[in-house]
Formats: sequence, C-alpha cells, structure tokens
Amino acid sequence: MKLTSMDISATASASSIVFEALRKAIIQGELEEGEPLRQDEIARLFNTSRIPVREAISRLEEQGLVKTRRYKGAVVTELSPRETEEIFNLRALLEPEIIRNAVPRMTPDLLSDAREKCAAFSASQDPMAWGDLNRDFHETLYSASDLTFFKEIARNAIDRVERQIRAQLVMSNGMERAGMEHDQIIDACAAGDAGKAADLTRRHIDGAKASLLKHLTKV
Amino acid sequence: MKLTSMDISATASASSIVFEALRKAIIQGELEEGEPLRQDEIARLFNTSRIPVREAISRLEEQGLVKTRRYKGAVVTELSPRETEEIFNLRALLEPEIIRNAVPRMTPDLLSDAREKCAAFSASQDPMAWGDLNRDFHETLYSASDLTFFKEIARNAIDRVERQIRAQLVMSNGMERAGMEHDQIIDACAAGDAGKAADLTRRHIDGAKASLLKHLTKV
DNA sequence: ATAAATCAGATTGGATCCAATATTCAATAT
DNA sequence: ATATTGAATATTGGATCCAATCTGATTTAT
Repeated sequence: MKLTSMDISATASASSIVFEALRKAIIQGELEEGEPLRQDEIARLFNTSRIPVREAISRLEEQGLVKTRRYKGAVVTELSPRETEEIFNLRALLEPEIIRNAVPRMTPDLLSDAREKCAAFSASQDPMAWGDLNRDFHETLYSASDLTFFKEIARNAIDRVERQIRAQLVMSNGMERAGMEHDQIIDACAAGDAGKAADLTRRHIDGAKASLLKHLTKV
Repeated sequence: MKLTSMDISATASASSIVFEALRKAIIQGELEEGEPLRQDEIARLFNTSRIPVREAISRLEEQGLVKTRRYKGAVVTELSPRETEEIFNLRALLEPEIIRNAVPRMTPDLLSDAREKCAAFSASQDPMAWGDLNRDFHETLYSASDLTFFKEIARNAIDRVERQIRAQLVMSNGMERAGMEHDQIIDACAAGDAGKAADLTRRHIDGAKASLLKHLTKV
C-alpha cells in the first residue's frame, strides 16, 4: 500500500533562514553599505544562537555581499563606480547568452507571465518595490533557460548591484525608459515564439539579445 | 613610541585553513566525486572542533564544490557532461575578456614569469601536477588584469572543472597540444607588448584573445 | 593640558555538550 | 528465506560556554 506523496515541506535549517533573510535585507538596501552585521544582535532577532548566524555570514561573504575581518566582524560590501561598471559589463556578457538560450524554450504561459510581470513593473508607483519587480521580470524571462551556471552567476551579479539599480530607477525617467525596454525585450521574445521558421526564430533570438543588451548598457 | 609595522602574518582562522585545504583537496581530485565529507573526521584531521569545519563546508557549498542535504551531510558535487560543457562555455566567454584587459597591463617581468610557468607545464612528466601547472600558467596570465569579478568567477569556473581538465590532459597528446597552445597565447601577448603602435597592440590583443578562445573550445 | 598607558565592556572565533535525524544491523514474523 | 520491526550507532544542526582580540573611556605621566 502506498500513501499519496504528501510532500512534507522540509523545515529549512536556521542558518538557511538567516542567510536568506540577510541576503534579502542587503540587496533591498535595508542594511546600509559599510554597515556592520552584529552576530549577537542578529541571533536575538531570529531567536537562535550565533552559530547559524556565523554560517549565514560566511555564505554571504562567499557571495561577495559582505566582507569580514578577523575579530572585527562583517560589513556590507561597498562597490566603487569602477566595480559597479565591471559587474554591469559582466551582466552584459552573460545575460544575452541566457536569453538566447531561453527564447526557444519559452512557452506561451511563460510569456504571458512575463508580460504580467512587465506590466506590474511599469505600473508600480512605489520606489521601494521597483528593484524587486525589475528582478522578478528578469528572473521570469530567464527561467526557461537551462544554463544553470550562467543563471547562478547572473543572479549573483544582479544581487550585487541591486541597490545601484534601485538608485538608477529612482532617477527621473529611469523607470519609464526601463519599462519601455522591457516591452521591447518581451516583444522580441514573443515574435520568436510565434514564427516557427528556423531563420526567423534565429532573427528574433538575436532581436531579443540585442534588446536586452541595449537595456543593460544604457543603465 | 610606535613599533615598526611588523606585519605579523595574521594567523588565519581555523575555518579559513580548513576551507582552503578542502577546496584544494576537492579540485585536485583527492576527494572523489560523490564522496561524503564527514565533519567529525575532518575536525580530527585539523585538530579543531566541527564548528570551523561546518563553516568551511558551507562556504564550499556556496562555491558549488559540494552539495549538502539536511542531516545527510556534504558530498563532492558531480558534474554531468552537459554541465561541464556549460562551464567551459562560460570560461570561453569570460577569459578572452580577461586577457584582453590584461595584455596592455603586462610588464616584461610578468611575461617572462608566464613563459617560465608555460615551460614548466610543457616539461612536466607528472600527471598529478599537470592540473596545478596549467592553473598556475593561466592565473599568471590573468594576474595583470584588473577585472576582479571576472577573475573571481573564472577562477571558480576553473575550480569546478579542474578534475575534468586533468582527465583530458592525461589523455594522449592532450598535454602536447595544450603546451603548444599555451606558447601561442603567450607569443600573442608578448607581441602586443613589444609593439607600441595602437592598432598593432589592438591586433595582438585580438590575437591573444583568439588563441585563448581556441585553446578553451578545443578542450 | 595633552599624549601614552590601562582597564572594562563589547565582539568575534572556537570547544564542548545536547537534541534531532539518519543509518545500520540484528531480531522477529510471515 | 525474505521482509519488517526496532534498537544501537553514526552523523548532523544548534545552544551554551570560554578564550582571544578589539574598542573606547579613564587614568596617569610629562
């Protein structure tokens, strides 16, 4: 006799919870650049000991989101304009490849989902939410791709410049332009999906790539 | 009174030591793919408790070198041929950019250093050392570049496929060809260094890029 | 009064201990 | 003989405690 698989959601470990929470807090800018992370304080916040907190911090450091110095603790990493630019260059190299790989794999469902995300982004009036909505759109766009490592690295790169993106978007007309570029990208993707002829598809893949690249280098 | 800054080599933390040691052991293939890492065993090996070991393992996981499952521990990650290929594609994207950035910054000293490393690689008869010598050559080649993030990611990518590289090199004539390609790369770099005319330099940068790309896609 | 020395918290890194879960293997039932 | 149950062991995740180091205010010497 076999039970229907119940999928008991495996309760995540404390260190994972702390890790995710800190990561989110950092990329959302709730923690200032250069602000130190006090283990004890965080531990109290999550009702745990400092052990899982330290594990979370060491993982954050491996992702480059914080830097630690012995006996001095961890601080949120600060990026120079020079470094920020480098990360955008990295994105400009990786993300077109991801979308090229994703376009042929996009289902109509996924496309309409992406359109929704896109619309939600353009419609939003809340500056605090812009970063999340932008990330959400891009993640959806890339989700069809099976380039797991490319996506992993792109995601990390996006994380690291998230607060710069947010700052950019808050600037006048940053949102408008980004919204329009998002539209262009998704139009290019959808066109590729409709037409089945090989060279036509290829042309639209290139179109999607180009739109994305333009979007990234403009910012 | 002020002491002359003694540069007391800050004794690294235990977790860092364990991390580096495990990382090295994994990429050098001393630990088999799929082999579990026993915290207690490792702790005894380094005369520490399991705390720094766990921190090291969590950092390794963040780098993708091991995977852990709750209460089941960490195992060295296995890569499918599909994933291995993806990582090589990633390298083929990143490393040409790195070398393009590095060539104009290479000093004669660095070039001769790279030549030595290259010769050492070609001369080596010890299959166990090939992976290290290869890595050493590439690291030296990239050291002049100031693209810190590109290098960081490239290094991680190389780490992840290190054992596949070693396996490839052990195959017949893999060494010979790699050695020759290394020569070509460094010749291209050196040529760019000697000539000062802008377009000539550019041509040699492209040459170095092309040599490296050929080297990476061949493997 | 100012600069060096010093002492008391604050903070991190690590060790030891305990609880939760997995694994192994012997005992038992069919 | 094979499958199932259950206890013993192994292994991980986390809590508490201790040592090393840093920071900042206070004291002391000139």
